[in-house]
Amino acid sequence: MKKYEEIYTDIKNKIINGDYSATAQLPFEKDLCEAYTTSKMTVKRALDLLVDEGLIIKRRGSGTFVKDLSQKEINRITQLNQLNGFTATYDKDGNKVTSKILDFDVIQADDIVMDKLNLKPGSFVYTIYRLRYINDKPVVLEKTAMPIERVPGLEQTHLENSIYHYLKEDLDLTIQSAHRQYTVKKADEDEALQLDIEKDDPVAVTEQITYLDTGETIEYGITKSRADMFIAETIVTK
Amino acid sequence: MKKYEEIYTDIKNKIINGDYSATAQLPFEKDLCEAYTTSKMTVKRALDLLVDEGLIIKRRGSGTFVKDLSQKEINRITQLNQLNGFTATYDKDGNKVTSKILDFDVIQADDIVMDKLNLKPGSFVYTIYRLRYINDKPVVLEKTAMPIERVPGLEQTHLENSIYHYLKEDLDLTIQSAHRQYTVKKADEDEALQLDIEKDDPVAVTEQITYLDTGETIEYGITKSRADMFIAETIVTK
DNA sequence: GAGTGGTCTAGACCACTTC
DNA sequence: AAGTGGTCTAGACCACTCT
Repeated sequence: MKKYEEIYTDIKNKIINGDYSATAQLPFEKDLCEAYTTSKMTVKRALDLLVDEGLIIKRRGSGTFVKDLSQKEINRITQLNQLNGFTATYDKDGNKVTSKILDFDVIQADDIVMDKLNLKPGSFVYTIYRLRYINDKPVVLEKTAMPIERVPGLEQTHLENSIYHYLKEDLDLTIQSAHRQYTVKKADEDEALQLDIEKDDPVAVTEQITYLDTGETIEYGITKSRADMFIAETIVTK
Repeated sequence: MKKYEEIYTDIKNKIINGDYSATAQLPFEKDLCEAYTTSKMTVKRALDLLVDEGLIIKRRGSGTFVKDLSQKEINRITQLNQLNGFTATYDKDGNKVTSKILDFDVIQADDIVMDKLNLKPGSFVYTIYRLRYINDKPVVLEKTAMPIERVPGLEQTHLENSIYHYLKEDLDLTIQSAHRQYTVKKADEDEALQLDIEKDDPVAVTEQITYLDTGETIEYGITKSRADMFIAETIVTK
């Protein structure tokens, strides 16, 4: 493990365990350099990770402090795992994650998809329409478009499980980032039927563009989530 | 301006202007060091900002590339301004931002507020219940709790405008970060009445804990937004 | 004035990709 | 083998806070 990761992990654990408690002052960077026998830039980097993660704050001239976090908030932060597909997100706690494929086609990208995925006119995309279940309960209705030339050999069996798994393990593609927008709307008749809710019940709409570590777009997706199963979290730092 | 900020801004502008277009390769770090007559760490820092912002990706052994972003996506990203209060967020484009104060009290924090703000039992908090308008249209219903000892002298007049402005200009307090959760629900009767929608219409619920640059909590808020006026955005990087 | 974190350097060495 | 970005150093100097 890299040195700055070791320092980051060590201090993070001390915060979680309460060795550094809420509002406590951390040792000065100078002293951390000695303690970990390392240079200032490396300590700074480790601390900056903790700032981004929302656990500590730094004040020039004063020092570095643990934020005034409740135990619940600490737990929430340390369990935030980002940038996972649906399966990886919900598969953890022994949940049963399944899918029903409602549609699977190859079509020419329409204007919206072309724009979102930055494709050339006439480009073909897979369109995948799936209903995702957690423990046999329908939770998310998902419409996804993927450029066919970037996802060769995609088949029905991959859709029944995790597409992300196929991208990673079989095609050796790496997801680098996702740009997401959340909005809210009333369920239309189809959405209500699929998600087993009433028409006009609230649904959360997540629109997502996903990028590979090559910079290429790989996926444009719109998901409709049952209100009672939706939550999104974010930490915003100045 | 700091050197890494200059480099960051310069390259960002070149991406926005199309001098570096989608999927284009940026000059190597080595060359950027020469071009800006600076050291590697400084160039790296500037580029890492652009990675976090979602504009570029870097691959060791290969180089640095502009993401395959549509023009719309570039615009969206470059206009993302985070960590603002309601007023600053909507005041920009010449919108008229106003508030109706529905309730303003000082009470002992209940268990939830005590926990969220990490307060001691018996602590007193302001509770502020406001309806926020944009161009005279009710948009957000907001319930906020703030510890009284951290916000001395808060008065009704401050609530009618921007509390954040009072914190910053009068109390010289600086917001450092906010931890947010988004969920979705049906409007109850009161929410429907206030937001001028129907009962059971969808509303977006934003729960937020706000921290000062001292690490102290300053605000716990729950806002209910009209579905047609709600949008949240985030960029997730590996 | 003393001490904090922030910026920046010039260079060494490492991990990875590409040829 | 050559070239990329990643990590790390030892130290200089700066900006800010507190006394």
